[in-house]
Amino acid sequence: MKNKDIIEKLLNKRLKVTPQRIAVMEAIEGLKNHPTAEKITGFVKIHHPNIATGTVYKVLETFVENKLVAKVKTEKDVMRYETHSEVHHHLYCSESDRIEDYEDEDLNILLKEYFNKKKLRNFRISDIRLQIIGKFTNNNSIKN
Amino acid sequence: MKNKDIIEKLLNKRLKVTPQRIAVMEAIEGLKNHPTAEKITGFVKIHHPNIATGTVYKVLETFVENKLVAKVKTEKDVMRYETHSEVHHHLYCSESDRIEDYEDEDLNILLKEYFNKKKLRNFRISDIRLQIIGKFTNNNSIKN
DNA sequence: ATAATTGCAAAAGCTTTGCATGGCC
DNA sequence: GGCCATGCAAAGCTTTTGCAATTAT
Repeated sequence: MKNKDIIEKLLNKRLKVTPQRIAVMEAIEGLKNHPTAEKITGFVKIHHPNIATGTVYKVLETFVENKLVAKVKTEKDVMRYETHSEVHHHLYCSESDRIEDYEDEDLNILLKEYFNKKKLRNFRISDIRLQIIGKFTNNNSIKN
Repeated sequence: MKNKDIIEKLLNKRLKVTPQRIAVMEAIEGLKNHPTAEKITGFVKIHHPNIATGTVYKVLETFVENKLVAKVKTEKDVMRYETHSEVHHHLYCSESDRIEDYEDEDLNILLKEYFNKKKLRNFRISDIRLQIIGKFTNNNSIKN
C-alpha cells in the first residue's frame, strides 16, 4: 500500500524502482522532524544492513533533483530532508533541533499580495519560505 | 576609523581585542555576498598569512555567540556569515550562490500583524525570516 | 541488451579539538 | 599575573567520488 505509493512516485518521475530507493523514501517518511542524512542512513541500515552509505547519499541527491524530497535549511550546519509537498514554512526551536511545518493559506495569500504590490526590481520570485524561530511551550503539535 | 568601530564592538561585548578578531571582522565586512567560512579564512590569510585557520573558526564561533555576526542558512549545505544587524530577510538566487539582504519595514509590520492575529499555540515567536528564492534579472542591487 | 544503479572503500572537504605558547587586561 | 586567545597539527565527521559488479526496464 504505502510501498505502492512510493513506487508510483518513482515511476512518475521516470526513475527506476530499486529496493534502495524505496528504503530511503520509507526512512524519510518514517522518521519525523526532518531527519538529517545521517539519521536516514541509520534508519536504512537497520532495515537493510546491506545498503551502502554512499548509495543513500546518491539516492537523496536523485530525490532532491527530482523534487521528491526537499532540503531544509537549519540554523546549524546540518542539512535536513523532508518529503516534498505543498508550499509550507517552518517553525524552528531555538533551544533544540526540533523543526515543524507551518502551513497557512492566509499567510501565503498575504505574502503574494505584498510582493505583487512591492514589485522587486531585478528579481523574479519563484518561492518564499518563512523561518519562524522561537520556543515550543509544550510537546504538542502547533496545529490548531 | 573602521578599525576603531570594530574595537568598540568588541569592547561592548567585553571581548578581548586581538589582531585576529579584527582581521576576521574586516574580512566579513570586506567580503560581500555573505561569505563562507572558507572565503573568510582565505581573505584573512591574504592579509595576515600567520593567522591560523582554526583560529578563524574559533573567532567566528565567538562572534556568533556574541551576536556580532550571524549565520545565514542556504539551500546548499555551506554555512555563510554576515555582520549582525537589523532584522532582515534574504533573497537567494536559485541559479548561483548570490545572496542579498532584503529589508522592508512594511513587510515586518505585515508579518507582525499576521502573527498577532493568528496566535500560534504552543509556540512563542522570537524571530521571523523570509527566504525569498528566485532569479536575479541583472547584476544590480535589488534596492529601489 | 544496455543504460542506470549499487556497493565498497578511499579520498575529499570542512570544521573541531587539544595543548603548549603567547598576548591582552 | 592570570586568564583568555592563538597556532599548529592531528583527528573527526559528513559527504563525495570512482569503478567494477549488479540490476531494472
